Amino acid sequence: MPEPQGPMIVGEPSSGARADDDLLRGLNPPQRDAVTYRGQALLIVAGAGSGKTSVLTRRIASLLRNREAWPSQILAITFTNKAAGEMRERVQQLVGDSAQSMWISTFHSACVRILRREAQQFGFTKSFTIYDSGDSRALIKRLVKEHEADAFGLTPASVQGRISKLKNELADAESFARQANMSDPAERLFAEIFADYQRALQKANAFDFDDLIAQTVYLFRAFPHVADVYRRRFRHVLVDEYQDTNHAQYALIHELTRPVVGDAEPYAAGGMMIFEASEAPELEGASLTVVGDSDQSIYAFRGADIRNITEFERDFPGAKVVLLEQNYRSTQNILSAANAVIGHNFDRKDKKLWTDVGDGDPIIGFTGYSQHDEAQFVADEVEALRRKGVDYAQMAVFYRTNSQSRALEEILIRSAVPYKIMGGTKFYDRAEIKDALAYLVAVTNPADELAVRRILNKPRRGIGDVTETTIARYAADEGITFRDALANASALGVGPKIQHAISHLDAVLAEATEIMLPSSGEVAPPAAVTEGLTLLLNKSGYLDALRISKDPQDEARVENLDELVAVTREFARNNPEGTILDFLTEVALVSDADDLDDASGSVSLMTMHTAKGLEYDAVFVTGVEEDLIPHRISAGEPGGPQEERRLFYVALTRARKRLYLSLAMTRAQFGEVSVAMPSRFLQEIPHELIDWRQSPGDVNSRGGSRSRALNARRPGGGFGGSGGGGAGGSGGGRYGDDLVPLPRREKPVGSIEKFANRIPAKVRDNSDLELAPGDRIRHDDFGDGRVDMVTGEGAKRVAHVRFDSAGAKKLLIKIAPISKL
DNA sequence: GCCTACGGTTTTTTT
DNA sequence: AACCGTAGGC
Repeated sequence: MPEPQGPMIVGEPSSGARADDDLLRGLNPPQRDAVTYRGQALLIVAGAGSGKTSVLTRRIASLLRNREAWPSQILAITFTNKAAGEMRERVQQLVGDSAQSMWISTFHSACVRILRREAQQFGFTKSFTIYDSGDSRALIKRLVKEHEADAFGLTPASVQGRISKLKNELADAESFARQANMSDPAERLFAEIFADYQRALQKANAFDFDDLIAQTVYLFRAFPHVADVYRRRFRHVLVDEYQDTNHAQYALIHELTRPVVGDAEPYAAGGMMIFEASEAPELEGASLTVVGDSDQSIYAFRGADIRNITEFERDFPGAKVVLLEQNYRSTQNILSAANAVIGHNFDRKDKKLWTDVGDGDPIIGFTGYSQHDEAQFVADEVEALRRKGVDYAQMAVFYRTNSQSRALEEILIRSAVPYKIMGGTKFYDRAEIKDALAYLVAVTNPADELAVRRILNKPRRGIGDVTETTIARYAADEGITFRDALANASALGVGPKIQHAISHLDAVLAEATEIMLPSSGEVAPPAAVTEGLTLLLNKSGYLDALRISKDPQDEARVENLDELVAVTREFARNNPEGTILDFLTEVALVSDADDLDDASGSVSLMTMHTAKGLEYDAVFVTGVEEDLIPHRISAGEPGGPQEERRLFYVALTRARKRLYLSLAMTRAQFGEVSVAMPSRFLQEIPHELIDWRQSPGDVNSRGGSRSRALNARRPGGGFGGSGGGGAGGSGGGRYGDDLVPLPRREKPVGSIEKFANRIPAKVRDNSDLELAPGDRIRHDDFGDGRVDMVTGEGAKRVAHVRFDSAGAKKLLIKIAPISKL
């Protein structure tokens, strides 16, 4: 990491309270301020790459070293588990093992921890399930159907989105119903579904992602004595990526940093708590440190409120603000491009990143004819960098939408480039994994009807819709849970075969329960999760069904389940005290993107959103096209284009040394090929910063129908590795009307640079340049040469030039970087 | 109840 | 191109 790193102090701060001098070493003045300031509220405005993690970890270390805080009094919140893990590790390097007792976690994990402890205060049990968005969608889908709401234009997706938004604003079904226009049937229906959804969650003893935050806030507000426990405990609250907090998260922070007013009698049953204004607080609020950068706010779509950071000073009067503008990550070229792009957002505090490491390499641009062509460019450059000694792990490829990864993967596989997709289709999203987890949930949280229904007929047991409904009705009539109804199969009035199937499932679940949650009350051994899961998968017949199946994919499913079993073993090893609940919590909240370490040796592929907070020596930003970045859907939304620009800015600023921007002229979407336009953001970058290997102009000027020439040379399955080859080698001349041909991309043998063709996109305009055969010209890259002839008309005039050293080339006069001598 | 075929729909980003 | 839901045959 290029961040300033003082000498590491490893191990215990053995010699008692120590000055924090060593923590400040290598920091610039504002960074020092940020570490040493002591007060109620501190806002660190940290531009990309300005060393904020260093500052945050040293600030924590300094609090501990100076004995201003115990580890247990510190709560540090990040957005991803990965960021949390990284922070913990770095704090540990500074202060040693005492880092273990700090809460360094995401909003969601911290809330789960609190909720598991306090759930019984308000009608949940500690075994509650966490519904991911797929689970909640399944539930909402059922409700939408029940209410026949699709007739009013309510789709599961729109309902889910709205509910999520409302929860992020701390609105519940009741408060929504109060202010909604109930004369509109669609609104009324939505309000009913919202209320039903919430009831269903409560009944299932489950929280969705948004509830984890919102319900914690409710808990604190409804039970001040509970909140006080945490207020007393956490004396220093630090929040990273503050610009991406939503209202609920903001409220949570507020609740946590409130002064402790007094020893209100606990469990004041129904009584009002009255706090007299004159009464001095028993304990002042915890100190709050937030770190953020409004230019990197990219989560407005899920409720992040940029005002949380822009109005921090108003929210916390007397707050100190520290500005970090010096960048320790990227070269000046990269920063200049990023500054130029973000500068197009009006309505922002001007802030310019700078560095003293020098300009560095130019940004490389490339326009492919198709997404595969573009991908091939990426693969070739990756290999070229590798040969120059750059590790695969130090390269990353970004894209706007997950669907773009397909073409990249195809080509990378073909080119034998090792890669890893970060946070793509998640392991835990696979159907068989979700089934297995549903089995576990059915055991730990029998109230979770959704989970029990999910496994009811997996594997096939002959239990269909009709039987499922019968069970549900029986449960409702008897006033028991769906799960308990399974124990009375004989009372359901179904056929003997089905009866037997249900009883068998019930028995298997009961047996697993005995293993993982022994009725004797003793604590289950660490291996219980593994043992229980294995039992469930085997005795339920789930694995057998997959093994017998003829579907070739089912083999892979068995392997995935084996891996899940391995995960439980690993979990038991790492968490000797870990229970089945801890395991389920972890898999619900930990995403694949979090395990960064085993990306070693591979190129990382990820969306631009996932890229936030990461950095790489070389970064490829792909699909820099209109309708992709900025994405078409965001164009119409207020603030959409600006958020997209910030997203692009985030992508650019991930690069340390080399930045590649690429796009494709055509892109297959919906199975159809459509023509793509260069992104407007491309033109916001000063053109002298980009060195185009192949510019949009090059590709455009060939006239529509020839663009498959390149692909035609690349047969689908079978070019051997024999590389190089083919037509590409010797430049100019042989390509009919084609302009400077693309170099062969499969296995570049020689220097790619010799094919370089710098034509800035849409910036240069040589329309007025008159050239005639015999004229001497100078080209930015190819040097001097003589014009052989000029063909074409108007904007499409092409000069055929014989360069003194670079050979024959065809150049589109309008945009070629040439001048007459 | 299960399987297959067909047609409509789809792709924004994530804890 | 891939996924989902429905319809119709078994």
